[in-house]
Amino acid sequence: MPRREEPDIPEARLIPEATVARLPLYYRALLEIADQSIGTVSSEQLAELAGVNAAKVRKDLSHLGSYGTRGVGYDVEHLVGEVSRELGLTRDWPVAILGLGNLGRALANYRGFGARGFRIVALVDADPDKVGQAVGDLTIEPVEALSSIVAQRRVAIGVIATPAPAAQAVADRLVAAGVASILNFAPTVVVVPPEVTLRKVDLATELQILSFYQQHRRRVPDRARV
Amino acid sequence: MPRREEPDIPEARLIPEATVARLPLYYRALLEIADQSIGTVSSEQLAELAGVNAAKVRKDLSHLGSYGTRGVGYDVEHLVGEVSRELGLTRDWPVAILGLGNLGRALANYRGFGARGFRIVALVDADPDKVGQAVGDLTIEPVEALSSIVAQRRVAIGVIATPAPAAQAVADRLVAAGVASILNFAPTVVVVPPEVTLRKVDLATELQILSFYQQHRRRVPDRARV
DNA sequence: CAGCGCTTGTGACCGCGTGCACAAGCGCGG
DNA sequence: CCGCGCTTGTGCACGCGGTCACAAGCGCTG
Repeated sequence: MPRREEPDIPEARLIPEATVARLPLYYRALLEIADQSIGTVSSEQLAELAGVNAAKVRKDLSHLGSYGTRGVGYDVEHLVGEVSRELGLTRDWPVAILGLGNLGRALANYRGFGARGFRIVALVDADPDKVGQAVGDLTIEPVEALSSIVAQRRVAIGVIATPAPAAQAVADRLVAAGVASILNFAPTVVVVPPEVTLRKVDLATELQILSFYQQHRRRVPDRARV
Repeated sequence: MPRREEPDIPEARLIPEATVARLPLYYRALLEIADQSIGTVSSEQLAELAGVNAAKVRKDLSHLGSYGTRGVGYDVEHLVGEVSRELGLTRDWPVAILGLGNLGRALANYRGFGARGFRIVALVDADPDKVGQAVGDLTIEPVEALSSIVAQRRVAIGVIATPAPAAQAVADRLVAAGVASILNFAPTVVVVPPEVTLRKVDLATELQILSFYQQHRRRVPDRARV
């Protein structure tokens, strides 16, 4: 096990991981508010829309800087700008989808996917029968071409939608090609070097967690349902 | 993160939320080990396969009871039994999928979905044009029939795969029908009463988090977001 | 221009989760 | 039957994140 690297460059503003995970919620809430031509928003209102509490909103936003006005609230337009800048949504992120089974195809066709900043630029599969097929505007390409695809199209994010047994090999190829951000849908543990950011979305895991709580649900007799 | 219910009745064995979230990982690892006819497994080996550290494995498993043997390890077969019992995987959980766009159809066809214990028993959509269509072995039914479907087929888990604007209404219908476990794929905040367990899987959010770290070029601990 | 109401920003506290390190305990070999 | 090596189970300390509550500060009004 490699020893953890020391943070030699102390970051001026480092934003807590928990806060980063909530920024997208605020972003979405802010877009809705902006659509309604509302000038300012309070932490209370934003909390309501994002499904968190107001103190958290204030503390989270304070990490980005002091963009609020006491007694008034936050300027919606300005805050949208700050949050989207912080999240990197002012740039364009080329995305590659790896594995085009049911899930991969659904992702490729998912409109909300490429909504803001994310653009699918490549579809890759190891199956020779799938290579050459068209999915939406793109054509499925062979996994052997991954390296040059990543380099030429500046792929920043790889989305793994392969069967579990293929996931680690695909991740290794992505890392070797220089992709530093990976979203894994395959139901298996994928190991990447520490400089690569890996997030996972796991259906089976989510269902099993639900199953746990469902089973352990306390049997409160006839509690009124809301 | 779902808020914990007030402990008015002190639960004998209450398992930390973080542990519950890791049990599926152990379960999957244990199944792989069991396939290789290995009798016992150490916390170290299990940790390797589950992508966590050994101390955590031991502490997590200790919450289920003392099923290990010092100097030896854990009996694989026995542990599989205990974990699957704890996760409620010895039962059958009827699942309904709400909304059959790209994602809903992919979920309906996803093999790994119904792998263990989870059985899709209903597909529901609000669009009259989709009602009656066949997807796999099932036929899409109207959302108006949801209540009776849930009652008759004992639906325990609802999977929301509708567009964002429809999600809250569908969730309300599910709750009203008595479904206490909901998995939300729609990119929006859904509010449910506290006795209902809600988990969410959000593509856009995940991508935006990746985008943040990509832009800030800083290594982030490979933490499981489960 | 002073006072008042409203909302932000943050200091302080607290509880959960994590990791370390070690004692407890099991089995095996001599 | 005793000692040794291996692995579990856990006490402890620490840090992150969440919540509360309040001081600071802005704008409006009289």
